[in-house]
Formats: sequence, structure tokens, C-alpha cells
Amino acid sequence: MTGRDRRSGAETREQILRVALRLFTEKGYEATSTRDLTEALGLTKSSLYYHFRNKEEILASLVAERRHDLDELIAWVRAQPRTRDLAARAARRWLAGTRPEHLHAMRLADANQPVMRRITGHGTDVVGGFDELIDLLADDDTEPQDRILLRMTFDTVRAALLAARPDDVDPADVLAAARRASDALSAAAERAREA
Amino acid sequence: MTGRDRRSGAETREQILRVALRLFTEKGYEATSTRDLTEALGLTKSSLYYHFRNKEEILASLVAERRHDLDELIAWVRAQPRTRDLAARAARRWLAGTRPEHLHAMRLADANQPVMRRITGHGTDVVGGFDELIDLLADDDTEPQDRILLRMTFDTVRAALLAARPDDVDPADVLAAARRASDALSAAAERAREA
DNA sequence: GTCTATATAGAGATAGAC
DNA sequence: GTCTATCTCTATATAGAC
Repeated sequence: MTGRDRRSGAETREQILRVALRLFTEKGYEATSTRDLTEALGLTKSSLYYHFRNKEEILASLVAERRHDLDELIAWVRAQPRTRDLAARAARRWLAGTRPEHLHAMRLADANQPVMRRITGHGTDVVGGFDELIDLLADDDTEPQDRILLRMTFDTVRAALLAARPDDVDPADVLAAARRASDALSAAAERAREA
Repeated sequence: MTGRDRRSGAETREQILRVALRLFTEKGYEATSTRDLTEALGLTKSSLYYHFRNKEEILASLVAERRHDLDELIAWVRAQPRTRDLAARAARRWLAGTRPEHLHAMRLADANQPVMRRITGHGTDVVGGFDELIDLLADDDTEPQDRILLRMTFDTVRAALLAARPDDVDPADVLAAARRASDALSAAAERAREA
């Protein structure tokens, strides 16, 4: 470090991401201009473009890496005996792996669905991974509505986020509600499978 | 009618809304330009602006009027005896009133959360209505996570929509899954209230 | 009610000095 | 690594003829 008020490049990059996460979530990606970003940061646009090739790359950097966890879950499911409660155990495992810090990225993705579809390669993203997971857990003769219900058991964190007011909410409460909801839905789905 | 290929003003307006609903949902409101709209319609931008004052008014026209149903539900809840299963019955009533044609507007709202927040007056929109409803159904000492769970019981249609792949899905299946999910969550929430 | 033509502003992005 | 200055394009929206 050459001086006390000198930021390293990596630090600046992190600050940009932090501010972008907030603005992209609150105002939306498209409605947030590079000018909005730089004004909030006390930077110029040129500096911004030194750190990122374009605006989309900022967004892409923010949503990387949850797919890896999902691939692990899929591998785990493949290795399990196909007991009747496999789906329920898988859902529990997934929910247990969801940490409070994941919520920010989830909100971001939820708030910007169209552009998220544009930037994530089909099949390589989290959404595509869930398709694979559900195929693994469902039989060929599973009714469409049962597939939807099954998928909902894995997606209760998003549902809980939508149900919670964005402000003044404790991430721990969101996760707690999501886990209870997932258990309840698992039970309902399992009941259907037995019938 | 003065001729067979002459559209009335109202017809054109409906066509604009139909195309806008599709594009705003697929590409997103901000990413859909007035040019995209007019090209899909075979109209010019000027004609578009004859029918709507601005782009935002098109979006606003698409999301009007679900709030009315919610106000009715709130009034119904107020008139009910406060039995322990009131929340469950209210959720059932709300789900029963959700029709397949509501799903399109829901998808639209979900895909464009930031701009939806911008155009809906705080408190007068559907989101604000739910706050009111939940306050009505929850006690003052209800835990935050229980409030979230309670709200999730009313919001399972959105959750089911998120869990279903947008294409190739029957609205009836989405609604069926949503109703079952809502019942399961109601039961879980009720169990918590008893404990 | 639809058109052609245009006004105006703001976006994303780059050049090149320091 | 950050700056000033600028380019270029596309957006929303309007004026006014038919």
C-alpha cells in the first residue's frame, strides 16, 4: 500500500459489486444506469469500465457460483438409495445449505428475471439444474401438478423472500419460515405419492 | 363498422395490451421498446401514443383491478368470527378466486418487480393489501417467521408459477399445485399457533 | 386513427492524457 | 487506476399532414 486513502484495484471492484447489488435489486438492472452506479460510488464511468468490460459483466459477477452447490446436491441424490422419502431428504439438505448471504443474490435474481434469463446459458444455470434434479426425483408418470409441487419444496426460500417485506426483515426468519414450509410441502407431496 | 378490415379504436387498444403483456413478460418492461411493440403490432409509434399517453400507462393498464378482489377478501375476513382456522379458510377463499386468466398478469408482475414497485401507489396496491390482511389475521405477538409463513399460504400461486416452466404448462396444473401447497402451509401455520 | 418526420435526452461505451 | 471529453446509438415522445 502506498498511502492510507489509496484503494487497491480489488477493493474498488468489491465496492462496485456491493453498490451494484443494492441498486440492481432496488431499482432494477435496466433502470440503473452506469451513471447511477458511479455517482453512488464517487467514481467516473471510465473507471467503472476499467474494472468491468460492460454493465452486463457486473451483473454476471454477482450471480456466479450457486450452480456449484446444486451440482453437488444432484450428485448426492444420484448416490442415494431411492427410498420414498428421498425427495424430502434432498429438500432438507438443500435448505440446510442455504445461508443468509445467499438471500441477497436471490433477491437480485428475482427482481431481474428477464435479464437473468438472457445472461445465463440455458442448462448451465441454476434453473436448468433444478430441471435436472426434479427429473431425477420424479417418475415418468408423475403428474405435472405433482412435479410443480415437488419443485416448490426446493424453492421455498424464494417464496419466503417474496412473502417477507424487503426491509426490516431478519434473514434468519426468512430461512426459518422457508424450512418449515419446505417440510410441510414435502409431506404433502409424499402423501400424494403414496396415494 | 365501415369496412371489414377496419379495426375499432377499442379493438386496437386491446391488441396493444395483448402484445404488450406478452413482450413485457418475456423480455421485460424496460427491455421492450415502443419500437418492439409497434413492429409486433404492425403499427407506428405515433398510433401507439394515440391510444396511450406513455409507455408506463400501458403497463399500468395491464395490472389494474386485482386489488378489488383483495378488498373484498379483507371485508369478508373482518366479518368472520375469529376462529382458529380463519386464516386457513381465508386462504382457501383467496385461492378459489384465483382464475387461470390471472396467471398472466401475475407473471408480468413477477418479471418486472422494480418497475411495479414504482408505478403502484404504496398502500393502494395488492402488496399493501396483503400487509393489511396479514395484520388482520396475525396477533400482535406473532413471531416474524410465523407472519412470513402465514403470508406464504396466500402466495402459493406465485410460488407455483415460479416452480413451473413458463412454456408448456397447464394453468390448471399450476392452480392445483398452488391449492394443495396452500392447504399444506395452512396446516403447518395452524399447528404453530396451537403450540 | 394512422401516418412521416423530427425533437430531445440519455444510454452504454471509448480515446487518450495524467 | 482514474480522470475529462466525446462518440454513437437508441430511447421516449411530439408536431402536424392526411
